[in-house]
Parts: sequence; structure tokens; C-alpha cells
Amino acid sequence: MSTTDGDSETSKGGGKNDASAPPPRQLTARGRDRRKKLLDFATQRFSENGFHPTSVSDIVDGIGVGKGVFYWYFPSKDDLLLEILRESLLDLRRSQRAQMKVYDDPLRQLEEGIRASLQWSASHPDVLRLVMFAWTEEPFAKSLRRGRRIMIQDTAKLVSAAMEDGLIKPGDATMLSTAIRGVTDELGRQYAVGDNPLSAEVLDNAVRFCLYGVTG
Amino acid sequence: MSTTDGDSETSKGGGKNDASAPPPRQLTARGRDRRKKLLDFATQRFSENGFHPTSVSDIVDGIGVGKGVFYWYFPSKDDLLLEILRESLLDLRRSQRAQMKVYDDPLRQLEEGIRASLQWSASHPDVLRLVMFAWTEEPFAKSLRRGRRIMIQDTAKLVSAAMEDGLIKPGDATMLSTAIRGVTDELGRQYAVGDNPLSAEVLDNAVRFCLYGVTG
DNA sequence: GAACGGCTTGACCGCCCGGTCAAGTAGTGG
DNA sequence: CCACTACTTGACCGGGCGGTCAAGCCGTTC
Repeated sequence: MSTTDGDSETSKGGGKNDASAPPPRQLTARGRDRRKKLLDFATQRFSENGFHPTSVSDIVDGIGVGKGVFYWYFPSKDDLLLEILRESLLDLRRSQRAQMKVYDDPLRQLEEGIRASLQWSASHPDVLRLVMFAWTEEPFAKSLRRGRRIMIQDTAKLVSAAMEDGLIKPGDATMLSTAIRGVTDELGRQYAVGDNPLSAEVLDNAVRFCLYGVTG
Repeated sequence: MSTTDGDSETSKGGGKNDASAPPPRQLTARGRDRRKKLLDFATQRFSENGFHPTSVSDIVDGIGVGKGVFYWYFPSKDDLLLEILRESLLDLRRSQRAQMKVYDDPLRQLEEGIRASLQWSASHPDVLRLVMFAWTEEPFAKSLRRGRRIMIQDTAKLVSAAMEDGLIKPGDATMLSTAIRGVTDELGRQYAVGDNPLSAEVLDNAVRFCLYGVTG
């Protein structure tokens, strides 16, 4: 496994932990459900209509609730998007972990991580489209940069392990991981914009490409 | 040359030509200047602040003119963006044509076209960032799809010519052109988001990659 | 059944946005 | 100097947006 278990994102950061953060709400089962509905519906609408053109009223009307509901679960519209981004990252990493944990060989884990990444992208085109938007506005881009750093670190740990095991010739693990991220990222974008489904063939080629690039 | 001269974009389309279009204004030299200033300033602000967060007032205040000026030159804020997209495409294609016209060999022209494309991208990161946004909202995306089609056709003409000359083995010219477009597009995006300048080395590799992919 | 806290409602608010327009000013051709 | 048109101004407008809040509902707990 690449990180400590659970959903921790950073074991240690710079100085303080999260700066602000009003006490996170205590939700009942019903509450968590509503929240999820909001998240999902918003993701869909944002991705098909654009973030700014979609108003908070559109969202609450869409699922047939009052406006106050929105602001019970999220402090602001921007925060909702940030939350979508955050949870998507969590979910993607969770998929990777689940798919990797079957193996011990770090190179094999690397492969499964790449596969999981591509598969996740293929099944979440709406999120990917939203991410494309998010790169174009600073507060969101900031969150994405952080996510990218985290994922590259995840990968780098694997690459380093493989180097220590002599499976990959020694080198700059971070650089290699960045390259892999570049490939999966771009492939992922294809699913966001294009209309081709994920064929096993494409998947295999992408994996081979990355692995070949890493092992030399 | 790949197309008839000048800035024509389509020699013939479907049924009618442009549907609407209020009589395009007759501008004096001073007018063309102002228009250009608006276009340039807006491009910059849109790309660094985001399209929606940048208001028309921001733009006119930024260059120190009244709001009416904006609406003298552009029918709406959306149209301004569409115009930026349109003119960028025109400019890119102009660069390509200029750089290609020195050669007769279609394969060499293809190479120069790719080079020109990459160079143009490297020197217009702000436009590329705007384009990233534009893909996320339908009316703008529509314009981008049209632009892509045009550029792929440009390339396909060259590829076909090269096939006829026996420089490339016969095949689906459009598909190959689409692949090339994929490469230049993604490379371009690096300049929009990343911070690395365009090295001659990267340029050469990209060109070699495309050409190699095409000639087999 | 009272009391409590999670949850919901929707009228309401202030702001600012895109867009308009009546009134000019500046350049230019006769 | 006039007339004409290209251009400029900025107060103004209607509307929709993100966000608030007093009030009420509902399920649990004791």
C-alpha cells in the first residue's frame, strides 16, 4: 500500500494544518444521503452546463428542495465544487488502493494503479470535464495542483520501492511519476471530451507505454 | 499552400452561409486599434482571472474607456470570446501557411506546419488557457470543434498529397491528421499550464514523433 | 409530551452583472 | 464652416445571482 490506510491525505504538512474550517456538521443517515444527492446532481449539471451558468437555484430546484438545504450542507457554491474535487480525488485513490492491494510486487502495483486510474477516468467523464474547468480558475486550480502533488507522491513511492528492489534502474522517481501522471491525465481527458469507450486494448497500450518508459 | 489564400475559412458549407450577423462595422484605423486593444486585454484578463469572474466593466476600466466602447465593437461578452477564439485560429493558420510556403515537398510542409503550431502555442499560453475554459461550455466548445475540423482538414490535405507522391504509404489521411492534432494539442496544453519554455529539443522530438507515426 | 437538534422552507436582500442609450466629441471630406 | 459619421461617455436599468434567516417540521430521547 502506498499510504497509511484510510483517507488521510497528508501525514504532515508545512506549519499549521487546515487554516480555517467551521466545525464540520454532524450528519444523520438521511443527511448524508441528501448531501450525496446534491454532490452528484451538481456534478452532472456543472459538467453539462458549466459551473457559472448553473445557479444554486438550478441545483436545488433540480432535486426539488428549498435553497436553505444547499447552505445547510455547503458553505458556498465554490466550496461545493472544491468538495466535488476533493471527494473525487479520494475516490480515485481509494479505487487504486483497492486494486493494488492484491499484489506485493511494486511494479505490479504500479501497473494496477495506472489501470485503476484509467478505469476511474473512463467511468467519471463528468468529473473530468469539471476538472478541465477547474484548471481555469485559480482557487480551484490550487486544489488541483495539490491533488496532483499527492498522486505523484503516491506513484513515486511505488517507483522508489521498485528501484530498491532492482526492478527499475535507479533514477529520479518523482520525474518518472510525473511522466506517468501526464499520460494517464491526458488519456483521461479523452474520455471527458471524446466519445470512445475504454477498450481493453487502449488500456493495455497505455499501461505498456508507461511501464516501458519507466523500466527502460 | 493548403487552402486558397487569404483568410477564407470555408469555401463552401452546408445550405446558407452565416445565418445571422448584423452588418459588420466599418472601422477606421483608430477603431481597429481600439478593437485590438480590447481583444488583447480581455484575452489576458480572461486567462488569468477566468471568463465569468471578469466583468465587462473590469475590461473597460482596465483600458480606461467607457462601457459603451465595448458594445460599439462587440455585440456581447460571449461574442468577444468567440471572436478571440476565431481570430486565434486565423492567426495560427496564418503562421502555418507562412512557415510552410517556403517548401514544396508535402512532407516537409507537414513538418513545418507542426512546428509552426507548437511555436504558436508556446507563444500564446494565455489563449490556450482560455481555450481550455472554452471546451467546458457548449457555445464555445461548438466553435472549437469547428476549428479543430478545419485544422484537421488542412493537415489531411498535406497527408493526402504526401500519399499521392508515395512519401507516405496509403491509408486514412483524416485519421492520421487527427492523431497529429492530438499530439500538438496536448503539447500545446503543456505551455498553457506548465512553466517550461519551448526547447528546440522538445520541438524536434514532437515533430519526429508525428512524422514517424505517419510514415511508419 | 416536552424538549432538543437535525433538517427544511422560501421570501427576502443587496449586489453587481450584462447590456442600453441619449447625449456628446473628434476627425474628415466637401 | 458645415455636415456627417465614427466613436465615446457614463448614468441607468432589469434581472438574476449567491447568500441569509426566522420560522417550522420531524424523529429521538427521556
